[in-house]
This record gives sequence, structure tokens and C-alpha cells, in this order.
Amino acid sequence: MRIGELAAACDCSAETIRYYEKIGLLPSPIRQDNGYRCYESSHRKWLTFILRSKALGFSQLEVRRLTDLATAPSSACQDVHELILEHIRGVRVRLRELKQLEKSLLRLEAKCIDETLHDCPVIDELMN
Amino acid sequence: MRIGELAAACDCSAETIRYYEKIGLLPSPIRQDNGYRCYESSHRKWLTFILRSKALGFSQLEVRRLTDLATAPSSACQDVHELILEHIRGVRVRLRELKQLEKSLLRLEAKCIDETLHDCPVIDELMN
DNA sequence: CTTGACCTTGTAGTAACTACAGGCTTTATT
DNA sequence: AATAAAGCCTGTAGTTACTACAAGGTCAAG
Repeated sequence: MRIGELAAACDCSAETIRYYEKIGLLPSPIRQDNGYRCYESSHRKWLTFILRSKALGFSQLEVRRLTDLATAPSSACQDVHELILEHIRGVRVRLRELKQLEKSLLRLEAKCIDETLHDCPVIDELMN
Repeated sequence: MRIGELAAACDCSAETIRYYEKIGLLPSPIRQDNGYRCYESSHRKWLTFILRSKALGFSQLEVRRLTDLATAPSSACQDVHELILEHIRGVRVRLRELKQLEKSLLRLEAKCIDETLHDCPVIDELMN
């Protein structure tokens, strides 16, 4: 299967696939005589794995740790478990931050009592 | 006031200040004979404005829109109000996405029933 | 007179791609 | 058979919002 077919099958761009190969996240496929990349079903599984991990918000570094664990021979499950828990903690931190942000923004927005005012109290609040 | 003093006063780095000047977010200050940047209190207000907006999650583009509104002569308040509401909508979208992510991760984590397992069901789930 | 702190410019690096440019090869149409 | 269009190749530059140098000038203290 060529790069375009793999891209269509996994719903990502060919450029992304070449990029993942370049940074060593996706194994290099063998080449045809004309130089075209020739992928096998194992590549499709790898790429699916990478894309799903990314969709779950894992960074490239975390994805790399996961793929390393996926190829490790033993006791991978516990490490995977820890990686996920760590990531959930990170997600919860971001959630808290965003909620705090929303509150601050609502408080700021409430300063706009009179929208026809010329000297905006919000601008003033941000500046002084 | 020199760049280091301004940086200390606003709790950011001198590099960041020079960067904001380069991209036109912060007005260029006058220079001393030796070439050193010489800031006035108006610069401190601008920088404070930029940094507070950033802290509220506004992107550089949004900050630029805000500073443009801050210098506009009239009817700025309504535009500021709209910008904030738009931003709040964006924050809420991100909040929903993160909550969804957390749920997916918890579901995934629940697959780890037996941590001593050698063939990790999570890896399998992500790959197939 | 030298050390150290501060300032200057410019460039390169970060994450995670995306978007070309310039040039092959293959496939489809005329 | 000729040509056009699609697909592939490599390599580089752009994105966001900075951060981290490198190489050098300036200034006050010891």
C-alpha cells in the first residue's frame, strides 16, 4: 500500500506520515524500485495507534513512550497504566485552569455595564 | 527606565519585551545615546495590558485586536465586550473537549484490570 | 584595569505539524 | 502516441509565542 492509501485509510495527510517517519515515530517502510514507500498492515496498526494516542491528547513524547512500551516484551501493562494516570492528572490540571479562566473572563465581562460607554472599564482594568 | 527594570516591574523577561517590540505589539521606546532602550510609564501600562490579556488566554492576535481597540477613539467598549464573549465561547469549547478527553482516558484506564498482564489490553485497544 | 552586570543585534531552537517548490513516475484521457 | 493530471519524492520555510544562545558594546565597582 502506498502513502496515499495509508493516509486515506487512517484519515491523515501523507505529509504527516512522512513527518512521523522523519522523527522516528513510525518505522520506515521498504521502498519500491521507483522510490515510493510501500506500507504493510503493521504500519497501519502503528499509525492508528499514534493517531488515537494523539487524539487522547498525548504529546509526541508520551506517544513515543507508549510505542516503546508497546514493543517492550514484558510488564508493559503497569507502565502503560501509570502513563495514563499521569496524563489524566495533567488533563485535570488543565481543566481547573480553564475553569478559573472562564470565571475571570466572566468577571471581566461583567464590567461592561454600559456598552455605549466611550472610556471602556475593561481596558482600564487590564491596564492599571 | 531600562529594559531590565521594566522586565522586573512586569515580571517577564527582557527577551519577551524585545520580542513584543519586534512584532509590533509594544511601541518602540526612545533610545539613550548608548543605544539602550528607555521606557516610560506608558510602556509599563501597555506591557501590563498585554501580559494580563495573555494570562487570560487571549492569543497574540486577540491581544493585538484588544490593543487596537484600546487606542481606538470611540465605541471601543462594545467591541471589547464582543471580543471577550467570543473568547469565553472558545474557552467553553476547550472545556468540553477536555472533559470528553478525561472520560475517554478513564474508560481506557479501566481496561487495565490486571496490571501484571503481559499482553496489555490498552495497547491492543489503541492499535486495533 | 579587570571583573561582572547589564545592554545590543541576530540567529537558531522548541512542538507538531502544514504548505509549498521543483522534479520524478504513473495513470487517464484525447 | 502525446499530453494532462494525479501521485510520489526531497527539502525547505512557515506557523505560535516565545526562549536561548553567540558575539560584542557599555558601565559601575573594586
